[in-house]
Amino acid sequence: MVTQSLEDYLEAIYNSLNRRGHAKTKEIADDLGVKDPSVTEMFHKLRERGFIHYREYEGVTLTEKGEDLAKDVSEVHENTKEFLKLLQVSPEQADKDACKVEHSLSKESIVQLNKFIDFLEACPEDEARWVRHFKYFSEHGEMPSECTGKGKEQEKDGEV
Amino acid sequence: MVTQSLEDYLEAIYNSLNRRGHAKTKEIADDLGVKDPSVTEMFHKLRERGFIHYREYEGVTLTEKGEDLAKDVSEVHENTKEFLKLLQVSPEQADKDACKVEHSLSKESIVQLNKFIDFLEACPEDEARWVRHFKYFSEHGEMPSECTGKGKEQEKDGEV
DNA sequence: TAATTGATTTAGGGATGCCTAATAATATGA
DNA sequence: TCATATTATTAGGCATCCCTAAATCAATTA
Repeated sequence: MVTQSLEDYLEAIYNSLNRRGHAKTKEIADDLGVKDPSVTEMFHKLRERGFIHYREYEGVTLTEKGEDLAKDVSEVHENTKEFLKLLQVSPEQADKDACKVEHSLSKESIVQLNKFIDFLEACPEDEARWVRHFKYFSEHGEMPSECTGKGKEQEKDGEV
Repeated sequence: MVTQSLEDYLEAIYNSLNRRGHAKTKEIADDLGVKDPSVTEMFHKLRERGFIHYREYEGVTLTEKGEDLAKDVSEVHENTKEFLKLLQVSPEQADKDACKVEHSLSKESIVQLNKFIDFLEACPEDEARWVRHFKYFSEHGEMPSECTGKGKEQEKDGEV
């Protein structure tokens, strides 16, 4: 069984390899907010299960199997974060929440989430104006007049 | 610390009380897919921490504190489910995923999620047509012609 | 090269949350 | 009411994942 913790470690290793070119015990410990021995322990577990290459005192790299899983988790993380930012959640909090949510979604939800992100990118500007309207709604507690139709029409679009 | 498991039990108790008028060990065990002794054990823990009233062999009810928390969790569950259904995730899967996601969101994200649900309800029909468009995009892999503008205009709205 | 420093690992434990098997309480029906 | 079936609890264990303290390895520099 692939636990949430296991995924967290793989993702941290993946990110460390990309950012720093290596993944050492202490680095991963700091990144995940755990103590060094917890990382060593997990390195053994990950090696046993074929997710990483690990030789004591030399840091780790991902196997193909490990990298595949890490990429999947990382992609869900990024999409979830995008999604939360769309909901006007602050980038910092969106990132934190994405860390947890990324382990909770089924394949089906992940696929739909991906589609949604694609949809937004494919969306022409005028189609996606609801995003801007939601931002207004989120900040003011009511729909922008532009949207309800019953407001003064001259308010236009400029900085709604 | 309020663990995910603790929240799951509280929510299950809350739902059982609403649906059946009571919450017995076996019922909760079946609802959560765990064995009876796990429930008894958690009942003790929940009682210790002041979330439930529990007398051996007589089932449980929620304290005010327990009910407050259960309601919060339940609300996040419902909103998350709505949200996933909007993404065209099947109702069954949306419900399952909501069970896990409900424990992962920060206060900030929960607030924004609530706003988003409210926003959709406040949205006039023509404003919310992006929902329909996303459904089309999700099923066909491309934007509806109605939306890109460059399609045949006569295709209208009927069953896009 | 020897001593020091920092990183890593090993050893030993604790909390959580699950399990099975055995025991005890309660409810049901003959 | 008494035997039986159902439900609940207790006892004892296991896996996961975290911790501190102590030991070991590696790198640096005096």
